[in-house]
Amino acid sequence: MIEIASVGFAETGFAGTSLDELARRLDVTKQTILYHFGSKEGLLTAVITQAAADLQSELNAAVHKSEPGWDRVESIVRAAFAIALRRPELLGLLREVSRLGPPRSDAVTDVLEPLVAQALEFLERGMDEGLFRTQDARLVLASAYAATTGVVTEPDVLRVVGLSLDLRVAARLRRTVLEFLEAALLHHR
Amino acid sequence: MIEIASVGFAETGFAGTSLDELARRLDVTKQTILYHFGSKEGLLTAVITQAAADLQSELNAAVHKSEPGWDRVESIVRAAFAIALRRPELLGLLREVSRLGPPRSDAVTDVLEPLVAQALEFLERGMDEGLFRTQDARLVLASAYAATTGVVTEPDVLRVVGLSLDLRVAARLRRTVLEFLEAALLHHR
DNA sequence: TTCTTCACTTACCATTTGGTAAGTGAGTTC
DNA sequence: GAACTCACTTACCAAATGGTAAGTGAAGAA
Repeated sequence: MIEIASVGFAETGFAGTSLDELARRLDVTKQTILYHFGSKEGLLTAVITQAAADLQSELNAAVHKSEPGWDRVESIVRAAFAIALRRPELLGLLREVSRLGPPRSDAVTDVLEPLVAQALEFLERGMDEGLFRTQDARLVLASAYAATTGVVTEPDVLRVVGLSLDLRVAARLRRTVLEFLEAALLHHR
Repeated sequence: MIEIASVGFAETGFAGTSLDELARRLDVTKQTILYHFGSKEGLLTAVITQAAADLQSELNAAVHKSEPGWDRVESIVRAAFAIALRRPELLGLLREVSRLGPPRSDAVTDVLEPLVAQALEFLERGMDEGLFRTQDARLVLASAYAATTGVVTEPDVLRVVGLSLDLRVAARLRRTVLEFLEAALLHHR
């Protein structure tokens, strides 16, 4: 139920997805949905909470099965691409939630915040140790995040350059993004 | 009129913006809107057409006042950030249109396509001449596009890393993105 | 057996939605 | 000055929307 709603909200947006339509797709009455979630807003909350939890577990897994350092960056980017292929609606929803803004996006930002903090620490330590070029870590992170999620959530972008997201393209794209990141972090020449 | 509608569609999405609300904001009756555009769909078409034209003129200006080569890349990225600051709704709309997909997004992709073709040519020439690292130009372009627009259209991304898009942040962000691009294109070390 | 809870449905309902029909008044053309 | 166009309004309307109220049948507890 939440899953179908997630797909709906991700694809057509919160406002663009009616309870009637959702009910039809679930083959239950609209009132069944309202029984479980109280209101459309309640359904949205449930959907966001679930998405945040899923995102957290996926990303945490990526963090924990990797070693601190560059390996972890690779692991997280790999996880992002894996999600894009396996559960594209999760990233679509992320984008929709981002547009809805706080307080609706709070559950998601709460999940992302510790990861961001960790990433900033990693970047700053790398810079201190002379491994990475010294620059504002927050700006680097924002760019990296945008590059990864953008390429993965906007099929239109890929279509314009004549690609579509399948397994092979994803693998090559992941490599490109990682090389991008590496090049940007390391010292020039 | 189109401008207000653009802002509405960009901020709350096409489905999330009612004609009644728009009419209220414009201080006319809803039927005035329908008189001019025939239907809500007609209004959307007009909005997208206008946005595509604006985008085209902004980007064309960036292309023409720059010299071929790296200077042109800088000029286009600069233009993207200028748009983000001066007319954020244009980029928000771009994202919404991208979600609506074809045929609604056709007007926009038509504008982007020649620019993409030009960019691909530039990248491939650079690779042939040994200036840039050899890689799939389409993948590079997709990543570059995603990094630029993502950082600029998703205020949430910035908020999570503790920033918000103002003039100073934009300038620094632009520098970071450009350094990103440069580093990714040039040979390692 | 009776009582209660649970998951769900049927029957409504007020409001909002995009849209049509029929004007109205200010210019403009002939 | 009559006919017409233009930009816009008033008066509606059917469908869709999110939501409430009042059941109903099945399963478990007393």
